[in-house]
Amino acid sequence: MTDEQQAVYPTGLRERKKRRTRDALLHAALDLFTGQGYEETTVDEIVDAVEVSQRTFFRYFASKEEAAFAIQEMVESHFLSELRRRPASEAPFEAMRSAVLCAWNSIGEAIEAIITVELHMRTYRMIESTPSLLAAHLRRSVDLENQVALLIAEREGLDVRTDPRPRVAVAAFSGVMRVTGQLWGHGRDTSMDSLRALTEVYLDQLGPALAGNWRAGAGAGPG
Amino acid sequence: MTDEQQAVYPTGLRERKKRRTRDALLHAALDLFTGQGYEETTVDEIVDAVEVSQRTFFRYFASKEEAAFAIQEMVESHFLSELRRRPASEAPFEAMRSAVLCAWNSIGEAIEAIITVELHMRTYRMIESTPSLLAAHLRRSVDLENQVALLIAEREGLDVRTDPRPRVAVAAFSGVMRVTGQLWGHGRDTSMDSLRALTEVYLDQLGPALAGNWRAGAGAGPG
DNA sequence: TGTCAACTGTCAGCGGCTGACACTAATCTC
DNA sequence: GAGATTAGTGTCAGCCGCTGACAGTTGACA
Repeated sequence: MTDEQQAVYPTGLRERKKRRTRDALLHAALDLFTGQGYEETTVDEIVDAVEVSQRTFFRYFASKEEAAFAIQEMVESHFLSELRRRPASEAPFEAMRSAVLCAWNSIGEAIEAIITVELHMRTYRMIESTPSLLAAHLRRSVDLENQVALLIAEREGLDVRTDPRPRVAVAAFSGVMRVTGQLWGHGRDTSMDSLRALTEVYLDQLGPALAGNWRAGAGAGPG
Repeated sequence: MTDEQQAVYPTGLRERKKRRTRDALLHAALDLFTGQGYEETTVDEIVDAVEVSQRTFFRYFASKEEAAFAIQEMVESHFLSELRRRPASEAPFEAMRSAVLCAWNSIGEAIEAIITVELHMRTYRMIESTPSLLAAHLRRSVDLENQVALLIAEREGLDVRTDPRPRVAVAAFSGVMRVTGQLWGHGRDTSMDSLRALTEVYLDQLGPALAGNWRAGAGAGPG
């Protein structure tokens, strides 16, 4: 815990300066991205706003894209640690479901330490609606899925390389999560609560959706 | 049918020349991509091989990336038309499953008209193993999924905007397909047959994977 | 206080991609 | 069949993301 604290509140002057520069760059970047569009924002504009050189930007962020995903990065690692914390009694799918909802409950203040939650929400929607960023987002999700599949396999005492179920379950879960995010991004209600509600509804639809006959009645499954 | 024929075998001299240039560019591009890597191949190298200007390349392909996906594009539209052809008696998931397998059976000759099936297989593996292309591939998949969800909803007489099941089913299906492709790409057996076999096994695991208790027996489901 | 290392700025350059414009050659018109 | 039309191409100049090299500056630490 002490290590994490130091990472968030560095001690030395140099470290604090570095952190300030990074935060300022990130804030300026996300502000410009969400304000005038990602593609329409040049790195030069970002560094002009912070009054550093372009070279400095690329020392903090490997790419313009990386800046766009800085917060998302935090959220994901948050989800992973929540998942690790789930009791072994929960079934795989149930554990993943609980972990996302818990992570969304607790990530708020961590975000607030850097930017605002509101800016993060706008950033998320921007990612979903910018083709090149959506692509990057999906690729990142694949990496995350691999980690989750490993975790699930471990929980269940299985080998991901031989048993298809961990990967398959994670793929299905994350597919539904993506659809949810997409719909939320297109919708009018931009609140965190609406995202959470949508998630619950859609995850609950997965079982019924895979069952054979849909005509028996919407949302009620085949029974 | 006549229109399609004309599209594949153009009549005029100008059209034939255009087609030759495009095919040559595509072949050179995929050859270089698979041979020395996508990122390591510059557009200049491609156009040098075909002896046209860089500007010409960008008139045929909106981007270097688009060239990498030219064949994939064909395969996808093939899948869509197979899906449209499935009888209404099939359940949604069953229809999608049949459509992929059918599409893979019949796409071979269409590919052979432009490049070789072997080059296409190598291209697919290159896409899977090149981060930026994997990202693009996933984004393209989302577009395809949206079309498929619309088709499925139409088959079942539902509205995608109100009923979550079409999107959820498609998301789960396509998630499993992606995992399959990923594993196939990492494996040793590069044949079409191995891809097909893997697909069948994994799709059949989806039901069991979502069921609660996995410890009852691997690969056999909860029953 | 001086040395070291970290951080930054400057500069030059590559590669993907685009707009503008002129040139060539296939097609159409009479 | 000659000329007008138009599609396709090459050339050139330039933007933007990104990188390597090198020098200057400024905290850290003895």
